[in-house]
Amino acid sequence: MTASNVPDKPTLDGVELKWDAVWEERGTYRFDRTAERADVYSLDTPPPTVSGSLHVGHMFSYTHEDLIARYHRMRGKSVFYPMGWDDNGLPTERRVQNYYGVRCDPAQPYDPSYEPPEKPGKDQVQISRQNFVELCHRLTAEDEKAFEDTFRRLGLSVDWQHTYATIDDRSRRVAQVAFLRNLARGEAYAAEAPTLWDVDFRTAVAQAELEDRELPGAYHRVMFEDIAIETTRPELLPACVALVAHPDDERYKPRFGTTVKTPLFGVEVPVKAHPLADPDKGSGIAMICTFGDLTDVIWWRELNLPVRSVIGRDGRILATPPADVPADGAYAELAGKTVKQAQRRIVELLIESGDLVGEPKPITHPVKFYEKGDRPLEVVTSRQWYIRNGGRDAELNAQMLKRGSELDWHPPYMKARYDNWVGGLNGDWLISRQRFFGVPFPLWYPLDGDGEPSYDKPLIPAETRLPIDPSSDLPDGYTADQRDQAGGFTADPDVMDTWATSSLSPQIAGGWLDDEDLFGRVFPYDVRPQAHEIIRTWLFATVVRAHLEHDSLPWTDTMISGWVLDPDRKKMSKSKGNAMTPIGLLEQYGSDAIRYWSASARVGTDTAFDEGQMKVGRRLAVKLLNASKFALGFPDAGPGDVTEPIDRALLSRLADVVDEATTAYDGYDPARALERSEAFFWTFCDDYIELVKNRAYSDTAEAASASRALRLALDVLLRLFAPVLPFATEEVWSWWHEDSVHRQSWPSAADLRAAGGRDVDVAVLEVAGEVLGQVRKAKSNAKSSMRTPVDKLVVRDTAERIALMRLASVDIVNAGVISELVLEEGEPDVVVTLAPPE
RNA sequence: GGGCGUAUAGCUCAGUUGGUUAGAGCGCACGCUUCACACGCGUGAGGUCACAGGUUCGAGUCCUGUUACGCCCACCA
Repeated sequence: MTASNVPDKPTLDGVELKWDAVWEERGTYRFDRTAERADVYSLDTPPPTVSGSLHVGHMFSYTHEDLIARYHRMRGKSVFYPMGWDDNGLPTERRVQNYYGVRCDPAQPYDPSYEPPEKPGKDQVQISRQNFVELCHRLTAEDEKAFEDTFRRLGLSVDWQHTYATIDDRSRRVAQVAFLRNLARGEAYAAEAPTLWDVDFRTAVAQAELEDRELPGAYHRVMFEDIAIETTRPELLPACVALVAHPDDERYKPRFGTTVKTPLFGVEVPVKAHPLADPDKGSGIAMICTFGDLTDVIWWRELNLPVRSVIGRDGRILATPPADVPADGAYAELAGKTVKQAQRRIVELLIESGDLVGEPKPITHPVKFYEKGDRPLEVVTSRQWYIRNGGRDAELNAQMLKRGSELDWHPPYMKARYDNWVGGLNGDWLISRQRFFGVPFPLWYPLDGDGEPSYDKPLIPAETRLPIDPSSDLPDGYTADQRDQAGGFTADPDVMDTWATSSLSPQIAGGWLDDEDLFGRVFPYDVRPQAHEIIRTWLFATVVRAHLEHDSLPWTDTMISGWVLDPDRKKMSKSKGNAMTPIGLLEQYGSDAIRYWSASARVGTDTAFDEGQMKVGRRLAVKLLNASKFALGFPDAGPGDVTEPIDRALLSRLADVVDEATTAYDGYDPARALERSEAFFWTFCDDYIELVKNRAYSDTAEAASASRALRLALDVLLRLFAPVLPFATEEVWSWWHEDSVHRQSWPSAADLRAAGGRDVDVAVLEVAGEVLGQVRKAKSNAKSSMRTPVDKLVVRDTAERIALMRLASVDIVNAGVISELVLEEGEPDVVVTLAPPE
């Protein structure tokens, strides 16, 4: 063990690229798949959405999971740490549209030689579905390369041999097999039902992807004969199917069971009672339309009302009115208009007819949006696929809540979000999307003699054929020329939503179906790390799929990261200039510094973006290099005992730190482990090293004790910091070892105690540090250099403390440059007599 | 409307089952070219622990209520 490789000027410059390459070459983070399940620690890594660039929040949360992975690796586990890319779905489609200036038109023929324009033109080029999908693959491949580079630079100890993408063959196969098994067991079903619909993306949207936005609107008071209703959506008047008031509302009680005629259209609609109607809202009686919002759906279902659809999937009023609405007159004025235009026009018509009372009253109200959408959602009736998730089934709902209770949540209070969500579900999980870049439903339907599909007799491929694309692959027993022909077959046109695939991330990454040996060694996983806003989506969906397929939780623990907030406490937005890009920060401060900032934040807690903390992390990493260089610069005493009380006190205290750090990591609290280690490290540098350095240089038996303690402490400190500062610790480790610090065992408190850190009053270190502080204070007050000699130092204190000081008197004299030291029992007092200036 | 979380120094945050005088870093002030580090070192100033009650010998810590902020959810006519 020599220190011959210690550089004269240690530096962090270039450590990221240097060590990433070495780790890759050595296979430092490779998963040992011969390890038994009990010796494996597996992480269900979140696959980041590949739709542009990583942001600071990614650096933050991925560092948290890496800390846990690195800790368990040092605890002797074979760590399964895969990486996935979530690249299917709408975000990718939108990015491809904007990046290349194209738009998917399934009616276009495939052009094998198609090349997108250099720069996106003013008008989007219509291209075939296959061309579009190829561009999606091309762009995501580039993005994924950039993501991997950034994550490597950040120092994630991912096994890069275990990667997946949610659109790749394996993911499509897993998603399709899992779906067909859900279908076979009755857990998946298709239904024609009112569904929230985004008119721009022209796809159905799931409950989990909704968000409310405050929008200006207006109450319009409209007369139905003598009954006044208030509505924010007068354009839905032709879709009205009933009026509803509360059963106890005396104003409307006499009218229940009667009918009234709608203004402008003259359609006779019933007046009904339902407890959901709020007597205090508007005029207390509501107009039910099919469909204005989800409340309308409830009323429509529970009161068995007919359907009168007027809004098409493009968000415009249908050309043809519902059967009993006259096509001429008012309806003709609305047909083809957007919702907004139709509202303007119908208000004019209502004013002309005298059915609008007074002026519309402006309000702002919450309106449901698709979280990635730009226009309010409409409700349209369509055929969609669902997976049962407990939204319509009390027993399954209870089972899902039980699963949530079986899971160990870090921090525990995050479980409330799960319970809240599961308890509030109001329907099954809608997984179909009317889009292109996703996992297709692996089904066809026979067409009858009239060319109508028989949805109740789907043509299902064998699992061994999967993955397939029903729009190009053929069902068994059919030929290509029978596609979309009467008597032939047709493909299910939809794709699965992204969550329907990413909810299978444990199965995809773990080799389910294709590598059951691997799967058995990693599943159920140890931990799901993720952010709190996707508990309702990704976490819950994953629990559902594992419950249905494996009758098991997908993992035993989940670690929930907080958000990165702007200094003004708002969630950090993605684009904040170059300084805030991940690569910019990694280059400016170094990866260890960014990791330090992330690691300082407690799990689950939102954290302010703070470059100050990054500077502190940088400083810590640099200090670690310099202190290590110094500690390794003393003569190596070789094996032997640590004998001096102050040296043994240091080891004893360090043993306590190791215990605390271990407990903290076991409880998913790396921030605490870091805080304790760091506090010890600064005392180690500022007090201990200062106290013992002269002795360590000397040619005595006491020198050997100091030298051994220094090296032992350094060895342990490097291991303690290895998860947080993988680059700086590896750099130092390499000065005196051939192998990697990241394959070392986690430090052992017992070893430190065995080496001398026991049966000693640790206060000796503290007391010596306090005396040294008094000397420094005197020199500082005299505005003198710390090297100024002290002619005489008199310390009076309790007998106990004086005895401890005596144990460290040689070091105190050396560190303080003291000529005469007097230690005596008495009233606590310190008198420092500095040598006169020369 | 329901739920969860947060509130401690100018800033970012610790404060483990209630226990002397509430801690750290940054920033600030004043010093120090000290032979590992100026990406450094030393010293110091700075707090009515959001507010109001309560339990207790004793409350930053436990209980009740209030306020502010953030997030999640809700049947939003």
